[in-house]
Amino acid sequence: MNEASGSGVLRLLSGQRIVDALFAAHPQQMSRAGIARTTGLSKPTVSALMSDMENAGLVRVATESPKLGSLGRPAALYELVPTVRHTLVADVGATKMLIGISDLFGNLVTEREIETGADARSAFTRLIDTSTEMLRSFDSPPSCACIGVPGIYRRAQDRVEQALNLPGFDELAPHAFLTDRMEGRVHIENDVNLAALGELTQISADQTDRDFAAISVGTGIGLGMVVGGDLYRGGTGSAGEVGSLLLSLPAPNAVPVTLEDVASAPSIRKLFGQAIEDGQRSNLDPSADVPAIFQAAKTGDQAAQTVLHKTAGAMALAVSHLCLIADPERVVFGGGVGSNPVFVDAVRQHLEELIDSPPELTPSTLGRRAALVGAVSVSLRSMHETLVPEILGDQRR
Amino acid sequence: MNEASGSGVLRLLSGQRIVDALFAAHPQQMSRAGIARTTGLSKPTVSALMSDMENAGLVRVATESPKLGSLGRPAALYELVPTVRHTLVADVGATKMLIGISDLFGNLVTEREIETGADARSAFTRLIDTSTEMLRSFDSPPSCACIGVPGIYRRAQDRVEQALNLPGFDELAPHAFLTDRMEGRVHIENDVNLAALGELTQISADQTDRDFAAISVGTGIGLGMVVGGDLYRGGTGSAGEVGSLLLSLPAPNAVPVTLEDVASAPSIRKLFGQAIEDGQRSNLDPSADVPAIFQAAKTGDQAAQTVLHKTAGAMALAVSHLCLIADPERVVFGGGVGSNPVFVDAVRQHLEELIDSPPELTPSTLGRRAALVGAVSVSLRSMHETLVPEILGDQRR
DNA sequence: TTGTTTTAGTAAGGTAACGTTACTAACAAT
DNA sequence: ATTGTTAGTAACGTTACCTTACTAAAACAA
Repeated sequence: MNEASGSGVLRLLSGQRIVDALFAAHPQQMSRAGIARTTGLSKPTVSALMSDMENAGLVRVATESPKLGSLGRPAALYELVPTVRHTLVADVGATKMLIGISDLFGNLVTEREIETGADARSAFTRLIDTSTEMLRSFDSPPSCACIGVPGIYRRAQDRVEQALNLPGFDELAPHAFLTDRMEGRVHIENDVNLAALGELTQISADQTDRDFAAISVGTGIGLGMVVGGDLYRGGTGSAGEVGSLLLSLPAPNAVPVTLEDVASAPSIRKLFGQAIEDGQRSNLDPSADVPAIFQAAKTGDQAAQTVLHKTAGAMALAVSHLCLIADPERVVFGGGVGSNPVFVDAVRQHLEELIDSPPELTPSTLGRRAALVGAVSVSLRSMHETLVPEILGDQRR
Repeated sequence: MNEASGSGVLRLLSGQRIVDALFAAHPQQMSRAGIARTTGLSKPTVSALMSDMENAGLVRVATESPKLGSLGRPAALYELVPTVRHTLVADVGATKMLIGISDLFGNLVTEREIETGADARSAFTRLIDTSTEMLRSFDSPPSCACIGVPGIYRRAQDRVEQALNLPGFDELAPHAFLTDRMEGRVHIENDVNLAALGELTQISADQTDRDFAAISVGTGIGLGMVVGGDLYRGGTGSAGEVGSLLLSLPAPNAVPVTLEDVASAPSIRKLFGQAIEDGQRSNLDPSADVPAIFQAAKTGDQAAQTVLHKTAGAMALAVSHLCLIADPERVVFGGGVGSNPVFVDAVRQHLEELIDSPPELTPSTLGRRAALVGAVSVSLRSMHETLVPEILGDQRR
């Protein structure tokens, strides 16, 4: 009845150490003797476990000719088989949706972009349809899935809130919807949170920056935080709703001014139109788009400079709050507005006047794929947790 | 050469499970059969480990008469021995210093309050002197120590910064200083952080509120955050420096107004004096202290109400930022100003106008001892990590 | 060519720590 | 006194580890 502790635990621990070592060494291969050295396990133990893992298909002998030139018997070099597991990842945006399939190492072996559709339900239906088609060439179901959604995800209620750009989330329980229609564990996560995780893996593969924030500035403004290498979601899952940040205490009966009212893409264009109406000089059309406005600001356009000053100032104030409260080591700006270096430079300039020793501010390098990369990161972690028990546990039945 | 994995690990894991069960059951005692049931270990395993632990002095048979009235053979009830380990805790304040010694369960068996002294070095010297005296009645050195300091502690440099109320920290490496003069691991931590942890253990002994903030408002303003049950320190250790939070974007060449300029105890008194100078009605002396001002505000004093409105409004703005960024489930206010219910009520009122679904705001119940209680919590965790290996590891030599 | 050195891997044996089974111990209820 | 129930122990077998001692396969030197 028991068999809890003694029988398999130690074996799983040892197996995990071997797999960890192999992941750490990747893409280098390792001999069993080498694994024994780095893990501290004995050679016979390693050999026994490796043989089981090889039978289970998790590892294989590298076909490459064992590297010559070194002394002693040449080693049989082992490597993890990238295709033993795969995961489904997706980023559901307001108009487009990115879907990908990742292998054991997080490489996206397939990727597709489709229209989101009119509402949340149609988006998730299309997601299932397209992904099942994409998964047809694999002979096993995905180990897990991670889906980014454009709103706050409340785990407890399984609902997405404040997805202003994509209607229909009120009547959809995304986790239940997907779990009913596919195999494997399902993770739902806010897209900005995933983008933060994506940028983190981009910046430091070994994740040395462990306290880290990513601000996405586009139609709306969102903030994702990584704390100690893990996503931070807050008490109710709504951490990072930085778009609603008040720029100052509103006067009684006055309409409060939020960050989004000054620094989102639509607000920037509106401010630019107003600046020209107010008589400021400009060579641009009053309905110019944000990249054009920022470019003009760089080359001395008065109206554009006024707008950039206002926008970047407000964002710098918000970042100063973020720094004093959460003290991230680095802030990455993403989204249509945020990834613009002109914008980031302006924010940095303002921030330096507001606080001492500001963190590094950098524009995103991943662009639209940041959330997808973050989703891969979540999937990979989820996979790592179950991989060894699945491989070695089945061995014992 | 190896002996890493196989020999002791499983034994330690099992021992840890037993000890965890005993801690969870405390103050109830447990029979070996009961431990076997809750841990999933077999009865012989539990018996063997318990016998070792009893020899090591960690557990003992409760002297109480085994509870009668139940069926079957009466159990020998075991309990943890509270005195096997003890820890030193202290909260170094600007003028006073609290020192305590805690047992295995976090009960403070001794507690003393002494003067801090002129500077940091004298404070730490007194801390060592007094604590060694207090520890004389114990026959073993403390397992670890946790010391709260009134400033930002930078782990990497082993320095305390911004301890404005206690000079002399520039030339003191507190961790090295203490490690040189006492046995056991030493933890240095910001006092507001510890207060947050203290309030958390107060509110929920089982720590169900895992995302949690404590704001201390007194001479200065500080913020401590607990994320997922753990202290959050930020990238460089300076998270929570909320006193420097700007209330609005400063105009060019204007002096920026920070939260501390409006909501700290000295600022409140200054604002009150100014309000009277400006001709506002008041029954109070212009140099009244903060409790008097708040009390007067409650009973309709005009000048006092103006000040409270301004102070609480600024604090509410800061809390709104905190909520949008970090989304804590609860915020506890401590310190001379913060623990005043009049203040907390006023902040809550303002906050409800600023954001939807604000978190619970409550005044601190621990008062000045919050940081000490938090220090106990840190010590206990540190002790838990090493307890079982120490007890069972020695057995094998 | 032949031995020596070096490293990889395997076989055999011993040990730690677990669980299972089967027992005894001690009490309450009948 | 007998029966039932629960606590605890003894004996045994199993798992999975490490250690030691071996063989395998190559480079290198004589």
